[in-house]
Amino acid sequence: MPADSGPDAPDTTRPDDDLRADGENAGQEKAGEENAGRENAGEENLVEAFWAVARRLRHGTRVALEPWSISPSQSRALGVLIRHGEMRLSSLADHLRIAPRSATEVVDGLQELDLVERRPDPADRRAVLVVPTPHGRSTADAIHRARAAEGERLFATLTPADRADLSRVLRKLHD
Amino acid sequence: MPADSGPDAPDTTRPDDDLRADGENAGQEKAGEENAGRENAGEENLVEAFWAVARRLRHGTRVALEPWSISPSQSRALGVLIRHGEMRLSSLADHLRIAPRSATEVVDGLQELDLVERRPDPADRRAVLVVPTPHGRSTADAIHRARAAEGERLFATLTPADRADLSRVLRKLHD
DNA sequence: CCCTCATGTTGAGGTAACCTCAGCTTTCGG
DNA sequence: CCGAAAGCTGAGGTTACCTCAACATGAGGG
Repeated sequence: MPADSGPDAPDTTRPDDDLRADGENAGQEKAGEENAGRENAGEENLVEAFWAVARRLRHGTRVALEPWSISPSQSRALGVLIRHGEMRLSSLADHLRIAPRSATEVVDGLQELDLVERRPDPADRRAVLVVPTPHGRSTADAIHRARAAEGERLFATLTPADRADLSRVLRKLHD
Repeated sequence: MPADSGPDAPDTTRPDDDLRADGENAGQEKAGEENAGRENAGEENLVEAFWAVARRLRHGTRVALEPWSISPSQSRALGVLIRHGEMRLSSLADHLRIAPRSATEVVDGLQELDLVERRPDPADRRAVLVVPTPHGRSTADAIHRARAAEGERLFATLTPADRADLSRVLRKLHD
């Protein structure tokens, strides 16, 4: 199962993506199926155009991240840990929205890959802090770069004016 | 497990979504974590802004689709079947990129929900054609409308000029 | 006509990524 | 001092796939 980590990592579960229906996934079904038999219709078309671009970007990113062989949940966890520097296991579970029991095993896996280590929490000796290792950081960084490069490949096809427009509009939508 | 079907259905696997790392998923981790500790950096930021919008849209859509209780794989299958009208089981498996064995059971589930039916294939009596039922079609249509409405809610915050810009740029990216 | 392959089903067993529950030891804090 | 927290272990569960094998029926080509 190809892996990913760090912020904005794509879903790497299924070939051209994950568990969902058309559109928002990364081209789950065969290419060219989107909007088959459906006419453009104002707002709806804007939504579908957006997801079509999302699929392209996700697919490219997924391919680009295949060399890193950590599981999706491990890479999500690593991404959270990279951003926070260190984190208690219970907090990690909260951030990942999984049960603490599950987080124990995700961290076990990351530890086996030498991507994180468990350290005692000086503030509470019952607790452990999960900390990315240097290897974990460099792995996450490499993955992040690969994804950024992939995005650049797509957006580089735009003129500077178009990029500025897109950036402006995306910021409005995001805020 | 909330469900979805039809084109552009979002991933509905996990709360704020599916199996992957940050960014391209629908806000897996807690809100506000994106770009934590990361400065804006040209192209990279465009990619991240794009995924941030994608997460918002996905989250909203996922919530909107919760009333339909079919599984993600069922809704993906239904989406493919709606677009194609009818399809052999082996073709459906190809489109969904799952094994025929697995497609058998996805269709079993759809059949139990009265969303599709199996018909003999007149061209090959070994084969069966999977066909959406009227209920399946109306369900898929309702799901599609709900998602379109959700997209409209997000994009309606833009001025007409911004929408035109976004639409133009997205079309360039998509082609 | 015969043989090879295709079709979809059933059954069995497997993996991954989660889940809940219970029990345990150690630690914390009121 | 005591109830709760922290994380671990173990057990058992679900979902969404997977492979493999076997089977009956049907198709098609030599």
